[in-house]
Amino acid sequence: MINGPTEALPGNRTSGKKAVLSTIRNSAPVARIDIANATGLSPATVTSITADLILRGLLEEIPPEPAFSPANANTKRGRPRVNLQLRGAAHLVAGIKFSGKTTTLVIVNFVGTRVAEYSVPTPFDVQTAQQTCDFICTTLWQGLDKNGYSISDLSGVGIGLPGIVDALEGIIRWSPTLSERDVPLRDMLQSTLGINVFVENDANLVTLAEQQFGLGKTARNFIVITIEQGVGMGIVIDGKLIRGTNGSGAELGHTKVQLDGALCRCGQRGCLEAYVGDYALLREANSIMTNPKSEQFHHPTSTEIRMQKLVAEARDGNLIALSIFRRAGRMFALGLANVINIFAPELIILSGDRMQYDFLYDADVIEDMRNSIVQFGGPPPDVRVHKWSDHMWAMGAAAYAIEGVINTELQGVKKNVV
Amino acid sequence: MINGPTEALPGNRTSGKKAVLSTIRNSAPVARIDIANATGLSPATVTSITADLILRGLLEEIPPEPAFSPANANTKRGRPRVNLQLRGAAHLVAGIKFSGKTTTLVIVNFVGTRVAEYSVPTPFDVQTAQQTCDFICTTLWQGLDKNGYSISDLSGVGIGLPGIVDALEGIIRWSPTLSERDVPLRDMLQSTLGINVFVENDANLVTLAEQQFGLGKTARNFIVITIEQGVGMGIVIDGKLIRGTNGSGAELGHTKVQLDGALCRCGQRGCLEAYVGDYALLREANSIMTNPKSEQFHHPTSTEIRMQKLVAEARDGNLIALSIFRRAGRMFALGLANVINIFAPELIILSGDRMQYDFLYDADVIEDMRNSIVQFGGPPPDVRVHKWSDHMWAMGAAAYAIEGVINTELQGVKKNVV
DNA sequence: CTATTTAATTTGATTACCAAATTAAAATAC
DNA sequence: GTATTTTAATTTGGTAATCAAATTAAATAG
Repeated sequence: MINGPTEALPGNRTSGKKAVLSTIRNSAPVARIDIANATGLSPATVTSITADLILRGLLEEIPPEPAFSPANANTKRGRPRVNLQLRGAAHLVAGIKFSGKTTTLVIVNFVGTRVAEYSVPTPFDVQTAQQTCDFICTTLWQGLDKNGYSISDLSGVGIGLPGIVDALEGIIRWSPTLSERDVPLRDMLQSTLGINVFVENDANLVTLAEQQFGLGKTARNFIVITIEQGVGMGIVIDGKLIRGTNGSGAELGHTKVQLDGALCRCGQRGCLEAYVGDYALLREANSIMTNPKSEQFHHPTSTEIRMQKLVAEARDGNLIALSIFRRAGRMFALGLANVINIFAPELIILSGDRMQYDFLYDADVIEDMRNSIVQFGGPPPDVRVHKWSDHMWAMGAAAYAIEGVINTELQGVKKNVV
Repeated sequence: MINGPTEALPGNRTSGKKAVLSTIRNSAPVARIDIANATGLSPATVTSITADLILRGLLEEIPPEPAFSPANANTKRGRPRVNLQLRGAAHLVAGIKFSGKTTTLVIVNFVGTRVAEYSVPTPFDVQTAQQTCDFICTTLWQGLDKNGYSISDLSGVGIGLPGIVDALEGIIRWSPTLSERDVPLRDMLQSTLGINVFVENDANLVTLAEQQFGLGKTARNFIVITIEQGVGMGIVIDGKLIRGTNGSGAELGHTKVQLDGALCRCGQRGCLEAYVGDYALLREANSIMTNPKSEQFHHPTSTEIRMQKLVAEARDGNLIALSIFRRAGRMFALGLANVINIFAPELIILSGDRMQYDFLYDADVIEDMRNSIVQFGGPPPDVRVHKWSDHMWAMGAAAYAIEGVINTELQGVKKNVV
């Protein structure tokens, strides 16, 4: 069993295959000649590499369209190009999004088409490593069973969870859902499940999902902002996901937007999260709104319900509620602008599914952000909002698993024993 | 003439040589066996690659120490390793730091040893592209002449200047010293000088200098902060210098540390530079210090002299001056913490030579920074202060030129014409 | 002096890759 | 309808990069 996606050493002579597969993954369906142009390989080499990959069942040709079909209406003369794509049936992988609230599972084929999904509430907010491992395994087995699959059908499992994850080592350094630190979750799961496991930070997986399936398909430099409980971020530079020294980093939620500012859950002051997180908004609402309705923002009503009420207040024109959201939006714009000033990405993807965060994706906020970035270096980044559900986080985990399976597959090309 | 350092395409079969040279550059002197371990290449391959590079004059073996010398006192049994290093005499390159105030030139050999230097005041703050080109060429010719060299001795010139530089295309998108935009400075210089030219943003070159010659030699993830007129930054992730979409980015000086904060030269509000730049400090001093001495902070005294006086006031215990510096320090710590929260580098290098910025490198400031970064992800980054002069910026430019010359050299291995 | 240990090299493949020539499959010209 | 042109893909023949295994080199330990 080979460990996770790794770097390409100059020694391993698979860079050509990797480049070809990567091109096909990014822009399938694609013809050999385009692969040659995109990778810089010669057509001859592309022919030989693709022939090998087809033989091994990873790729397939797309049968040519019948004449006069819309697809080749604007046809040119010359031998028609034959498009290639990944062979969906080549591998089946699972992607799991684990959080303290819900655990979501998807099963996808090799091209990333979802063939099954399954979702269960997570029993506890915080668990031990062993409990977490057991729960993930049980969920996977149940999900497979309900959809008529078994673990032996899978070539890999990708798992995303919040916190600081050392993806290369497969160790969860810290997670809000774990009562322990430095948990070797990958190896624990791998030995229980008996197949390849890949773990990553959940925000990084959303980023991977955007890169593989979403708005990031065409961009080489982009960042993804996720808003759930906290504010997460994933960074892609030159087509590669950036990780900090310990797999940590990208803690946008705890960048400071105000000196000696609002108190954050992390104990520090002025964190972005302390201005845009729902607890921060409710805190403000509690402390200031003095009309009879204010009690509804207090415990023990659930955070979600109270947030919905606050949003409703703002929609009804309550000036205080509006002011609360407005400040949060301005702070968000400031935090975002800082990232842009540091990276100059071509694209920002604001990703999330909870409607109560719409105020952060408001045109005013985007405008604020645009007015806070350095102007000289070319056009400002494109800002796109992409709303989606937990399933897409799990899809990112699946994409990560596919990447891992491909690497395993390519590294597995050992020459025959003499 | 081949254009600047470029990416390694999978197609060009020089990755092994590049890896070997890179290892030697990072950790010379180094034995073949260590190169093999570091690169993942087999010892056989390292032997053959190094033999070729030695033949071509790029490398040389270090003659073994005589017995009982301190160097091999703790010797082990077995065949002794033979250390390798770059051959200094292989190439001579120039590095130039150009700014609106001073232009500094160094000439270094292939291992980065400085063999000559030359420095002249830049005649105008802002110039046209042609004037800039002419001035740089003249400076280079003069500098070479004074030290007994001629342009034909050089294999390349690296040039660093402030602003937004598209290093790949060799175009200065914008610079405070240029009256025009999108200046193709590399090609202009190249056709005038007749040798390979490489241009880059000056902060990126300091970063390169740290990586090649300085504190960054051992780190794979680090950032370099430079304080001159503005606040600059260079980012190295996984051993590679990060550039934004247009070669821009890393504008730490214009990240926002305060919503609707102090007015910055760039026209926006709350930029870090508007709190730590000398004009910002003097502005505060002017507006608030009402004692008779205050006039000395006004024009037309030069910025530098006025800054020195303000620093002296603080040293004498003037509470207002102290307060001005203290706030600047806190803001600096905040901006720095934000970068760390996003990148999680293992090392921060604070680089600069002007003593009046000592207050930013104060222990209090570092402490503030440490208290503003996310705690879970492992140890906080090491913070090192590295003071040096303009020469070292120029050394960075030279290091960049060496890199470019190496790439040219390796790409130039064309097979014989049939 | 012999055995051991480590570094480096040599030998003999194998593989990845490319340039150039060739074949394939279409549209267009006549 | 046949020849020509055009573009894609493949085949051919060869080169350069790389490796595994065996060998040689140069030291120390006993």
